[in-house]
Formats: sequence, structure tokens, C-alpha cells
Amino acid sequence: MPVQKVTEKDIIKSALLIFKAKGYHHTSMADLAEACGLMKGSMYHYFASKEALMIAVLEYLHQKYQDSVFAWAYQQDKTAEEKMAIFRAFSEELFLHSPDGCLMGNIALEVSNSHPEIILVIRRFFDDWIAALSVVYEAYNEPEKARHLAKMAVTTIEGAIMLQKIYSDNEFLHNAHDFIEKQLHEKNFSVFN
Amino acid sequence: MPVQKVTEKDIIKSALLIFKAKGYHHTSMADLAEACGLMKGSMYHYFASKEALMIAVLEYLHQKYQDSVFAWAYQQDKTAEEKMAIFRAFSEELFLHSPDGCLMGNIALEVSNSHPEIILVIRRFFDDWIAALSVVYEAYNEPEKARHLAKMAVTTIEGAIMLQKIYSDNEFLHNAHDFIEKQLHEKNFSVFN
Amino acid sequence: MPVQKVTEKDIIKSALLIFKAKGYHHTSMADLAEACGLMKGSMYHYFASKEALMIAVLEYLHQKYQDSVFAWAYQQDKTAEEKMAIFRAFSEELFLHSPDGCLMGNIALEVSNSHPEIILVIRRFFDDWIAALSVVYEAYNEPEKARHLAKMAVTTIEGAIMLQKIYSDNEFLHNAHDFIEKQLHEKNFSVFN
Amino acid sequence: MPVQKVTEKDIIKSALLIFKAKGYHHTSMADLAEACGLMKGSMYHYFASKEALMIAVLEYLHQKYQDSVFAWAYQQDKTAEEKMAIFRAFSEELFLHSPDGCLMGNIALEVSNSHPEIILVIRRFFDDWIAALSVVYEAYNEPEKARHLAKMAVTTIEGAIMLQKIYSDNEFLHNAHDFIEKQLHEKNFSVFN
DNA sequence: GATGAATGAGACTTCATTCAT
DNA sequence: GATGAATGAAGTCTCATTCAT
Repeated sequence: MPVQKVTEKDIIKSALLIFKAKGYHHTSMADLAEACGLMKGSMYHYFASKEALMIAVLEYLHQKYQDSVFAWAYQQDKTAEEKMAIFRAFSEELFLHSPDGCLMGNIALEVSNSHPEIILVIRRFFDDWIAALSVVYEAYNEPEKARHLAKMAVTTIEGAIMLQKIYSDNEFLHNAHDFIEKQLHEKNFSVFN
Repeated sequence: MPVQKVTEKDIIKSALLIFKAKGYHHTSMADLAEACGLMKGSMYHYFASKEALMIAVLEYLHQKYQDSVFAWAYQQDKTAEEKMAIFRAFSEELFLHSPDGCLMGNIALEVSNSHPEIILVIRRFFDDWIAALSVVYEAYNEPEKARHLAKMAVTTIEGAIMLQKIYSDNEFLHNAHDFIEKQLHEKNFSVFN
Repeated sequence: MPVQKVTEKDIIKSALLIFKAKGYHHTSMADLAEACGLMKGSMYHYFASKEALMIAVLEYLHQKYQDSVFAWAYQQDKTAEEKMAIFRAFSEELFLHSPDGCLMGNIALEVSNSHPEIILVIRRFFDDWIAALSVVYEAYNEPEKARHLAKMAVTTIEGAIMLQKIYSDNEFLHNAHDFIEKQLHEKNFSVFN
Repeated sequence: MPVQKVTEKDIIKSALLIFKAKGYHHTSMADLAEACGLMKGSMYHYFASKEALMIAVLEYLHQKYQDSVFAWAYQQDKTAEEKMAIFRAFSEELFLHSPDGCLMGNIALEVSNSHPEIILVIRRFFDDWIAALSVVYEAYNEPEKARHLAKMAVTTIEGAIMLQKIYSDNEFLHNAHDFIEKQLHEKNFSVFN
């Protein structure tokens, strides 16, 4: 039946959910196809392999975060506090009510040894996340320290998402964000000095 | 055909390395058997299934940490600073030079939806880790705050191990430990107040 | 989307090369389409199936040989030696510098049991080849013996092309032609008597 | 069901027939497994891949010919004529009544471009065949000429098997053997001089 | 206790073919 | 005339598990 049933982006969006819930190796092309309403074989019209689809999903997600979250860091007419609040709002909206955690982190831990190409894509995502947070922290800190704080922030959020997943408990993510916001003004020395 | 002299614990130790490196779903019974010097079928004399072996590995690891690391928290003749230093030393010895990260965290993210029994085991490990750190923090903090700090510490370390894996860079773990130690004395308000 | 200007003959010529290089079963419609600059589906405007295309290719090749090679056998104004020289020149031009051998022979061996219709086409090709060589041998031999010699000639050339392919060595084809030319005058009895 | 149903050699013998009848690419692992009375997956206990099985089959066949046919060439107590007669008897027994031709030749033409490793195995078979025939021809010829004659003999037989397959007619193989025997004594000049 | 042959389901992927546009 | 999305069967291969020996 030759009528177009899905677009590449439809597939990516469906696959995102499956990969986030089941991980890379435990997700089969049949799972992905079913989520798209396609036959297994038809997936290969759009993506040359499961790995290629995984990468497309990660790149799509990266782009989405870049546009809808990280971009705020570079807005001139927002204060650092406003930017932090936006980040937090996004983060909590995304993660508080989803039990599956962060696709980037999930996949990173699972495939780091078996699929080096995938890790490269994930690394670029974290590069941009850290860069955006650095800009926010630079409102009150030297660039180098701002970058350190940004790395700590990302570290803390990813750790919190992991523990939230293990305990099914939102407090970790809340606490992580409390910490991150506090760091913004942590004058004297705090962590790095 | 050399006489196989394999104990259950030998299998667990070998399996631990493989599971940590390859994850749960990407590790086959053949991989595990090969690492033990056994034939595939022989694994089933010791463990009823791959999942049972995974659980045994996690419980073994839990016990090992309990005995060799967490136990220090309850030693009366050590100061909180000494205990922190011991924790840090263990953590860095374990994670700084191994590219595979933390088995508990790796597996937790990978199987949280597919193998709820495994998550229970992992949760018990984190319970004990948090409990031990709480005891240390209690040297300078109210119990409730000590527990908060302990959770933050675990959160930060797990996040750091994840980012270390993504970036192949030790600074995340170093920074996490710097932060955790600093929190010990963070009088006035710090994160929670 | 450039306007495709493809004729049936263009497709046949492209397909010939692919089939000769990869064989019948290992060639996919996608391979063939790509070689023609068409999309897979478009191939079916020209040929009802892969088998139909294969047959068209073989018939095209048969016709080409008929016109440009076998036809010389029936020219009145050439001596048998001249005709043999022409045959040899064609054969060596065709096979000495192509590593893929003879399409007719390749396909015959590959599909003889699975595609009887294809074998019929190939058989007609060999009929005409043998017939043409018989005419040449008849210059010096009885019709029946001429026909025997023609069959030996074809046998020897096909065998030589096979060994050339296996050894990547032209000597087999050269020797085959030396033998065939010599047979032309092999008075007394030689092979058959 | 753990009782051994087949041996490696059983599989090789069954596979030989299937590969000879259907060729390499058109034979599926399911075909081969069925011929052995095994499940598809069980084949992989014995052979790592279809290609590995193909190679094992070719090596088995090579060894069988070496032992039962080529070896006669090196027997001191046989005349060249006796050896030739033995070769012919074997060849006719093998090929006259089997419609599938020569596995070595069939596979060589089919996979020469796609599976170079297979061709190496086939080439070794032809090396030994040519070597054995050379020894026989050396009874009446210089070594170099004997080798030329041996190559012509193999060429002719392979060509004859191909034409026998195309025409379902035994005369090609008979004629090839007549020619080969005649060459043994072809004093004066024959093909090479 | 250990083996390794066997299973059967299921993994990823390819492919000839169809057909609405 | 050409497309390319879609199919569904089939391809090679993997794997957790069983069990007679």
C-alpha cells in the first residue's frame, strides 16, 4: 500500500519513546516498527540500520533541546535567574513525570563500549548543554568557574535522574535543581576556589 | 578437558566484569561462560537463569561494598573526615581507572522497566550507601539534613561516573568528591535550609 | 529530479554488466535499478520481473553475438582461416580483459535447476554458436565431424573462461584458441575417428 | 533434545548435494538444515557461517578427490594408460549421471567476485588436479608440455560438464575424455610445439 | 559436575514486487 | 513514465535454555 503512512520524523518520535523505555539492545526493530504502524522491513526505507535510527533519534533530541531549552541561555533580555528558572521548568516538565529518565544518559551507559559512534553524538549533546549552562553562570562568575559550575550542574541532574528512576521518587531532581540555582550566587568560594 | 574447578563466586566475579562492560541485554550466556572457562550449559548448574546470575552479581557487589566501604561509616574510632577520605579513596580506586563505570548504575538504567526484580536489588544497595554516608554527615548535621546530604553525594557521584564515561575524563569524579567533602562542613545553610 | 531518459536497451546493457559480475541470485533489483539510474519500482515498467529482465539480457546478448560474430561464419567471401581469426579476435577482446567471464556460462551453471526457462534461452545461444563454428569447420571436414569439432571448440572456450576466472590467468583462453585453430586442419583423424 | 543427531561430516555431505544442486546464493541455511534434519539455528553449532560451511564442503570434496582419484597418478605400479582409464572411470561415474555438474566449477563462477576466500579453496583443488594429470602426461612428454596438456584436460572437462548441464547430453563429457586420452600419445606436435 | 548438541523463538536485515500518486 | 512507500516473506544469525550423556 503505497500511501505514505509516516514521515521520518514520525518514526523518530515514536522510536524516541521506545528507546527511552526499553534501552537500545532490548528494543527490537519489530518494537519500533509496531510503534510506527509499519512492518519491520519498512523501517529500512527510512533508516539504514537500528544504529542509524538510534543516532537520528539522539540528534533530533539534541536539536530539540538546543532550540527549546539551551537557546534561552543566549537571550540578551533575560536575567540569569530567569534563565535558570526556564531550565528548571523544562527539566521538571520533562523528567518529573516520566519514569524513563534521560534518553541520552540511558543510552550512553548502555552502549558506550559497543557503539562508539553513538557516544560521539551523545557527547555533542552534553557539550551544548554544558556550554549553555556556562553562559548562565557567567553572569556571576569567571568563565572558567562558570564552566566548572555548569559541569557540576549537569552531573547533578543526570545523577538525580538516575536515582529518581531507581527510587521512583522526585525528590532527587528537585534537590538537584535547588542546588544548581543556589550555585548561581554562591559568592565566596563554594566548590571551586 | 582439564578438570574445571569453578566456584559460584568465581562465576560471579567473572560475570561482574562482563556485565559491567557490556550491560545486561548485550551480554550473552556464552560471553559469561567463556569468561568463566565453562561451557554455556554448565552455567545452569550454578544459576537458574541469566537474570538470577545478574542478581547474584549485584548482591555480591553490594555485600563487598558493605563490608569494605560502607562499614567504615560505623567505625567509632574514625573521624568524619577520615571516613570521607576512605570513601573517596575507594571510589577513586574503583572508578578512576576503569572505563566501565558503576555496575549498579549501568544496570539500573538499562533494566528498570524490563526487570523489576533487579531494580529491587539495586535499590537496596543504594539504601545502604545512603545510610552509610548519612552517618558520616551526622557528625556535623542534623539527621534529616545529613540524609539529604548523603543523597546529594550519591547523586553527584553517579552523575560524575556517567559523565566520566561519556567524556573519558576523570575531572567529573574528582569534582564530585571535592564537592562532597566540602559539604561535610558547609555550616550555615548550603543546599538545604 | 532530472527527467529520466532510459530505454529498454539501456536497462538491458546496464543489467548485463551487473548480472555478469554478481550472478543472478546475488543481484538485486536495487542493484540493477541503481546501475540504470532508476528507482527500483521503475524497473517494473520495462520488465515484469527479475527473471524477465535476465531473459531479455540473455536474448540481447545472443542477438549481439549473432550479428557481430556468428554471422561471419556465413560470409561467402572469407576463408575458414579468416573466419577463425575473426572469432578469436572477438573472443579475446571480450574475455581476456574482463574478469567476469561469460554471462551465458555463469548464469547457466547458477540457475540450471531453479529457472528452466532461462536455460532454454541459453541453449539457443549455444545452438547458434555451435552452428556457426560448424560452418567454419566444414571447410575441411565432413558435416558431422565439423559439428563435433565445433562442440569441442565451444567446450574448450567455456572451460578456458572458467579457469581464467579461477586463476586470473589468460593462458587458458590463449591455449584454447590455439587448439581450436589447429583443429581446423587436423587432417588424418585427431579427436574423432 | 541433546542426543547427537548428526556429525560434522554428515552435514558436509548433505550440504554438498544441496550446494551442487542450487548454488551458493540460492541455497539457504534453512535448506541445508532441512537436509540434515536439524533446525536452522543448530547449524551454527557446527559451522560459524554459511560461507564457513561452503568452504568445509569444498575442502572435504578436495580431500576426497585427492585420496580417491588424484592419488592414482602417483602410484608407481600403474601405466599412464591405466591411470587415465581410472581418471575417466571416476569422472564418468561422478558426472555422467548427475545433472548438477561440478561443485567446484559451479561455485567458482558464482562467487568469484563476492567471496574471494572461497575461490582460494577452489584454486587449490584445481592445482592438485592439474598436478596429478601432469604426472600422468609426463610418461610421454616433457614436464612443461605435460603441464600444458594437463591444463587443457581440466579445461576441457570443465567445459564439457558445463555443456552437459546446458544440454542434458552426455556426449560432451565422453568427447572430452576421448580427447584427453588421445593427447597422451599425441607425439609429433599436437597443441603445443 | 560438566558437557555440548539441540531447540525454537526471535534478532537484524534484504528483497522482489505492488501500487497510489 | 516514474516514483518511492509499503509489504511480507525469507535471509543469515543469535540466544537463553534444556537435557541425555
